Formats: sequence, structure tokens, C-alpha cells
Amino acid sequence: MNDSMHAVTRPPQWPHGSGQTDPELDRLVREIISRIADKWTMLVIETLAEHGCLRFTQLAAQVGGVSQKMLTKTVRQMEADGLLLRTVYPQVPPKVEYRLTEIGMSLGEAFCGVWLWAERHRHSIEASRQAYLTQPEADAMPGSR
Amino acid sequence: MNDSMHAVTRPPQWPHGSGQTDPELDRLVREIISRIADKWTMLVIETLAEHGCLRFTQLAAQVGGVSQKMLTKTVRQMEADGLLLRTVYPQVPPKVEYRLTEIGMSLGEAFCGVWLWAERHRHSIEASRQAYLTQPEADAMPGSR
DNA sequence: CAGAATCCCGTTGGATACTG
DNA sequence: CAGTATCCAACGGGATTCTG
Repeated sequence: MNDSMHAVTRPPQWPHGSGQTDPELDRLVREIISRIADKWTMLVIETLAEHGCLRFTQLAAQVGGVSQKMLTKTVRQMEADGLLLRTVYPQVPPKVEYRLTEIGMSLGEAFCGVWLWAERHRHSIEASRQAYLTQPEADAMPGSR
Repeated sequence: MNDSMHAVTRPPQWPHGSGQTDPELDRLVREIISRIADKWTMLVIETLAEHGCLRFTQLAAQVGGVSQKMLTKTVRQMEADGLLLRTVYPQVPPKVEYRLTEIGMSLGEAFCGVWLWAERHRHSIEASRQAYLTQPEADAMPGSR
């Protein structure tokens, strides 16, 4: 809940906002991103983008490794945010289906860039980690040290 | 100069395909994403993308609201992953400068899509949240709405 | 100035048991 | 089947203090 005064002077090299310097907008976007960037939201989006429409148990199986508690929590939050649609069939035994909304799909597409980035640079990242482990003092210091 | 521009605006399909592709790749990408999707990494990237090169205290001030401990941890992890370069000047008082690597900048660009998405859909999200609070039983059955 | 070390609390999240 | 409720361990992360 800190209201960080982000007296930002955003140069044109950072494309988001394109001149927007509203700290409130900044905080809002920040909150949204931290919301969707949790452990499971993007995985649920990916799974539903692949399979279209899934029941609770199916969804859990496809996501993989998620506990029932967290899947429920994640999916409810996503429903509240309008990312997915939850359809309850009033029958016994219960049947609940989940599918993405248009906004949810668009988020998946937007996040695709990050996914591709991770795929593309994963070797570099692993190499950097190895190098960091063996040589933490690899600083490029011009002139001394 | 900018060879990492991929210009992915409308991916035809998820890069994993409809069927399960490499699960190991999937796990790797998942790990990378969960790594960068913490509370501060993207904000550090944004700040360094704006200001180019900053010392530790400057970086903390520009990011805003980050504790020294978390900034240190975040920045070390980013260095290990090759996202930024940490330059130590062996002098008294110490001087440490941080700037993004090419990979770090490309991550900022990739993440830009998500940022734009959050800006574009924030009103929809807030509206959905309000609707969810007032009417958690929005649409349950197909045909009842 | 840039951090390392310590303390401490709130949240996350898993495992389990129970219910309609 | 699709949850809810509860307990509890692990982690995140802020505030503070200390050091080279």
C-alpha cells in the first residue's frame, strides 16, 4: 500500500503509455500485472487457450501440479477480473466448465511475447547463471581491479 | 542495433501447439517467467530502460518503494540471469552502477505487450470486479441470460 | 555508498479432511 | 464432482542495525 511518488519522466524509448506519466495509471497497471503474474494465472490461460473449455478436474490435470485450493482461488479471481467465464450446471454430480473470455484470450496473446522471449533466450539465461556461479566477480571494470 | 525485435503482434497459435509439445521446454519457460514475474524485476527493467545507467541509491529512488534488501536480491538475480550488468568501481566510498544488457532490454520490449494490455483493459477489469462483487451469480446456465 | 545480517510478520500455498 | 474449511510450513518482504 505504499504510494510511491513516481515522478516519472518517461522518454519515448519506453513505448507503453506513449507520453502517459500518470502515477495513478502506473500504479493501476502495476497492480494488474502483479495480479496476473502469479504462479497459476498464466498457466490457466495457456491451458484454456489450448483446450477451449474444461471442467474443474480436467483443468487441474492439464495445468499440472496445482492444488485444488489454489486452482479455485486463481479461477475465481480470474472470473472476477473477467478473464474467464465460469459456467455451473445445476445437476448432480456438479459440473462446472471454464473457458476464456475475449479479454482473457487477448491477455494470452499479449503475454505470448514474453513466452517467446523466454524460449528464445533460455540458453543465454542458463549460460549466464552458470557463469555467475563460477565467476561472481566477472564485472567489466575498465581500468582497474 | 536492435536485433531482438520480433514484432509479434498476432501469434497464429500458441507456440506450444494444440498438443503437448516438449514438457521440459514448457517447464523451463515456466520457471523463467515465474522468475521475472516477481514484485520488482519488471520495475527495475522499466527504470533502467528509462534512465540507462544508475547507481544503487538512484535506482532505489527511481523504482520507488523498494527496500534495500529486495533491491539487492532482485538486482543480483537479474545479474545472474544476464538481464543487467553490475559494475563495481573499487573506490571509497563505493560506487556501483547498473545498466541493462541487450537481453534485459529485449525482455522489457517483450513485456511491453502485457503492459499495453493492462492499460487497454483496465477499465474492463475494474468493471468486471465491480460486477463480480455485486452479483457473484452472474451467468450460471447457458440459456439463462 | 553499497551492501550484509538479523528480526519479524503477513502472505502464499500445499496437504488433508469434510460437504452438497 | 466441485468445491469449502482448517492447519501449518515456507517464503516474501519490510524495518533496523552494522560494516568496509
